[in-house]
Amino acid sequence: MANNSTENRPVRVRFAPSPTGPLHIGGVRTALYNYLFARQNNGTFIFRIEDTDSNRFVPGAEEYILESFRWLGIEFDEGVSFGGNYGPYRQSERRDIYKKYVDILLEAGKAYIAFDTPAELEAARAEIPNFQYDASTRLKMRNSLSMPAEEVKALIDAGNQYVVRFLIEPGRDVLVNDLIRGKVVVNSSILDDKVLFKSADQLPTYHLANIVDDHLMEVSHVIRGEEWLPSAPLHVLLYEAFGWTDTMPEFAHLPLLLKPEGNGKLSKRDGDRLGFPVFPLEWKDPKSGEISSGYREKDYLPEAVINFLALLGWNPGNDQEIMSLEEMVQLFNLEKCSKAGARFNYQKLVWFNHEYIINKSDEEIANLFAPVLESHGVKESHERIVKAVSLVKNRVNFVGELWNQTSYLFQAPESFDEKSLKKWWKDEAPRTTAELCDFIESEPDFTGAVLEPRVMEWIASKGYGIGKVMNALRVTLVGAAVGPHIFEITDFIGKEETLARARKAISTLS
RNA sequence: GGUGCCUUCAUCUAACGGUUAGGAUACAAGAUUCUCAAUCUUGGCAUACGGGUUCGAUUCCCGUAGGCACUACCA
Repeated sequence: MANNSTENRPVRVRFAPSPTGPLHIGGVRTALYNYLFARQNNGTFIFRIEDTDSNRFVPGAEEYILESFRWLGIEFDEGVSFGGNYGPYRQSERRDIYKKYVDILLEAGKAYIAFDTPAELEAARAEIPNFQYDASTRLKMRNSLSMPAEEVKALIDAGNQYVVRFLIEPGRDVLVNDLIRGKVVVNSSILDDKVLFKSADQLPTYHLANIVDDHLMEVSHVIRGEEWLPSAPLHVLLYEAFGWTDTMPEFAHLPLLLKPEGNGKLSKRDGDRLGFPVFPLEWKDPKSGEISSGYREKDYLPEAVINFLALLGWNPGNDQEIMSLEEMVQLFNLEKCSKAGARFNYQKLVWFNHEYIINKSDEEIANLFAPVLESHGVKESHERIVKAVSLVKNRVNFVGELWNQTSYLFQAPESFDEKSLKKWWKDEAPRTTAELCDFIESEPDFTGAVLEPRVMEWIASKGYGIGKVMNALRVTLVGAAVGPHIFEITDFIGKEETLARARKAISTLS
């Protein structure tokens, strides 16, 4: 590590969303990496709410975010709804704290008061080509640097709104030491005098609140999305201005999640356009009523989502892909994070889901499947469901698909697939199936293992084709030429049902 | 436009100066089977381009091109 003073500090990391809507899947990955890093280092994972923009507050968003992490199995140690000794953890409840630090900067001459209205700023931007509020322009604007102190005081006393801006000295190379990208140097001249505080709502902006909170909460590592890299030099300068350089956190800027196709980062709209969710849980916008789909409701397993996400921008350095959260905690390494953005290819997520279904026990899958069966009006014993799951589990990508694969095990087919009929229910099929039924009825032992060789013998003795006979029977039992081994099916539904279905089909289909 | 970051198969990625450039997904073919899947085997597919440095560059440096992000009294 480059910064000696932070080397032996307890690891404290945070995930700090603003409650402006549902939790984006990219945010989930950022949180996941923070979580893995915290656990690996016996650190603390903090949940902070950054609600300094009162205009963008969306009711229900905070609870949605919490619920998402509960579903995903990512646990926090400290923060909003978890408690801790560094609270409050909701920024809107920390007004007084920020005010105090803004005043410190003001008194030290490292920040100043500005009265320019949004409209005036807009005008300036329209007028001057590359307008930026900085050393080159600030003296031409209306602020405490360009105006006499009495006038400033008079304006404030008269109730004029103002903002506090950070005074950036130009011409300095600012170093950001990024754990993933290495040293990034930016000249302070290209930075603008960022607004730190708004008098209107007495709240800070992100930058000030973020630095003050990270410092006060003793955050050791800031692991966040790449979109923050351009403002990282500003943050470094803020730590300097406060004299907190010694305890400044380490930075790691993660690559972004990109659209599966085309250009740009993954956005809310892409999901439902391309047929996959971009949110962990379904979300209904309280204002518009618009519904965005979620992974939970779309039948994805949280473990699969986590596993897939973990590998988007990180890899353990070997060929292992299927990993539990515990294994990821062991293997995670910020230095093995990639720098380039990762396309969000949900095809692979489907594969992960398939793998997780296969790797889970039949019992576990049966428990997940039971409610689906119930919704179709099927009441079965746990043992029967487990057995049904074991027959078809490895052929589905989603638990919900089990219904299509097993419905015929629980109820006789109501219709018959045209293609299957055309291929297998022709010529001699009705007659040979009837003969087969008679033969099966006469057999003393219906158990698949016993019955199968007997049936094979019978088919051979008759000189029939195995494929023709077996598939004709399959169609009568299943309704289509699909499904597991036929004697597994007959075993499951029993002798009586087998014969009833076959004979009914013979009469209705001829 | 300005600034920063980035660039290996279609996609996620491995190879931290020396490999026939590896794995996975997807795709294709074959095997298996009473069917459909699953599974197994096989196959095609990449170092953006141009210069250096070096005995040797995917790897280091420079340039070009392209991509992405930021550029709010949003986070």
